[in-house]
Amino acid sequence: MTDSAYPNGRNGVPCLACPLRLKPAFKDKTDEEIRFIQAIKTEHRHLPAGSDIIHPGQQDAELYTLFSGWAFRYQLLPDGRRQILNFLLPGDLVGLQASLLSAAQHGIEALTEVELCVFPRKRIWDLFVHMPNLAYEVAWLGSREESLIDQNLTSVGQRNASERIAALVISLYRRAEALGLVTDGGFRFPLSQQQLADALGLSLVHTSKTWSRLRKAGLFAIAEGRLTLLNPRLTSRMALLYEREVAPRPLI
Amino acid sequence: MTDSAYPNGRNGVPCLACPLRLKPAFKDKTDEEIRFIQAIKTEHRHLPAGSDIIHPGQQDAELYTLFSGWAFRYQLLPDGRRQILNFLLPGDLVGLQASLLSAAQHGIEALTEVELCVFPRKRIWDLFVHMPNLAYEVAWLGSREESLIDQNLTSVGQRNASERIAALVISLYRRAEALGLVTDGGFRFPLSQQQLADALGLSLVHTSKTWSRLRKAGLFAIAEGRLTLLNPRLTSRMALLYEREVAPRPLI
DNA sequence: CGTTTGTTTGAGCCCTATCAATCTACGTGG
DNA sequence: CCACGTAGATTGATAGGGCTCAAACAAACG
Repeated sequence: MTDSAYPNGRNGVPCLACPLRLKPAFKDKTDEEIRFIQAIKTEHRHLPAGSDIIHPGQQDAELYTLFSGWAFRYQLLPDGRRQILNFLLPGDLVGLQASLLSAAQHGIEALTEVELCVFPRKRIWDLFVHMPNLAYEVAWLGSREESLIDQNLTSVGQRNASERIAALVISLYRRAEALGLVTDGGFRFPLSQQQLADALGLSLVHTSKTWSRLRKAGLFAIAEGRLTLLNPRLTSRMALLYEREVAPRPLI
Repeated sequence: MTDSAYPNGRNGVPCLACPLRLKPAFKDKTDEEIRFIQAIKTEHRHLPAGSDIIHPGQQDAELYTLFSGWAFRYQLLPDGRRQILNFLLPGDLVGLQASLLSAAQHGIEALTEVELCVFPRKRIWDLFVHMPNLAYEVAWLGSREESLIDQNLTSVGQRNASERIAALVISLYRRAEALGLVTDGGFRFPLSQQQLADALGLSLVHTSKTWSRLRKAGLFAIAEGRLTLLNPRLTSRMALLYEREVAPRPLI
């Protein structure tokens, strides 16, 4: 909980120098806000791929910011079926719902190696008391996550297999793009087909077949763990997307 | 925006005497909090069933509290398919996501005749500045809604038709129960089968067949627009629910 | 009463699930 | 260096849950 500025170390990058905030997707912060964030940040945590960040039913989970890497939220049924609810990319809040509701209705797992900025649950309250603008952004981020889940629910409920895959690819592409993670029309794509299937609400086999059909149709390509969007127009059309402008995104 | 206490009239019930707050599901408020809410409430609005409360793409929507009646949030695909994202019951916030994100990614429609308490969008900010406890509850309610959508997404992605219906019935039953709307094991159930189908991600025909099969199996009964849960145990088992305690619910 | 809106039921087909086997990549140990 | 084991991806065959088409039925309404 030290406030000192340090190049790195236990607490990683100082918030004042946080590279995430420089990305186009992120809203400017005042020095006061950044210092407050720095003050309540207790740790900069590294976890390997596959780690449980929050396990289902966990009480009083901490709040995190995803500094680097990918994660996903999921829910399990008693018989083992799993639904992946949404994917978390750098800059996303991790565990807000679990923090506010005090008992997590879901789990969160690291999809790749991740770095997390750790904020104790109790401090969220301080933030609401002392930093209303930051509190407002927390609420904003919560609503934005809900909006993403809305879209996934619409996908799973109304779109067929091809349309679901196209919609997911477009959605992830746009998010990666907003974070400056897209180079040469492609970005790191660390999902296994089982994870894809669980996110799409499809079986593994059908996911594999549809996935490869869309690749052969030239919509996108996979190589070396990267996805390259070869035909954005066609992919977007197949996804049956409404082209609605998304609000500009402030982020902690 | 008057602060006066009145028995009813243009602004309906004064917040100090709001009957909703007396229900077991609602958290106590201080007089100061209630007066603040009263002060920013601009209208008590009545709308008939089927009204658009927020239309898809709407800018700068107002924020509402659902005082009475049911509503639902939905998303449309360009070809007309509709996904109902969640149902809104008395006491729920209406349009938080639309207010925070400034452009609604969804629509909200009155399912029955409704009464809404109207709060102007700009005042939400005042609430964050002056009433951190209320702001925290707004965020809490946002997370609670997200949790409901998570469960719907899991349902639509992983459960078959019977399981989905059972899960929806149980979920609505519990929410109605927490609001004291259940009498004689039943509650008002104003959904058409088309709305059910759009919420479940099933076709109208298949919804009708499965719905009547579960009724004939004795899980629940429909009469005079009311649903009576005849066999909660069996319904709950069919829904493949995890029995996890839900957090106590504060509400504005 | 005719009309409209919503519900029910039957028939046939297709999309997706399931089962099963093969293939590939990759890491480990002999 | 190569045999082997494991995890993930791919492909074929078959079955079933859910969709679509279509028509009958019921209830609400002017």
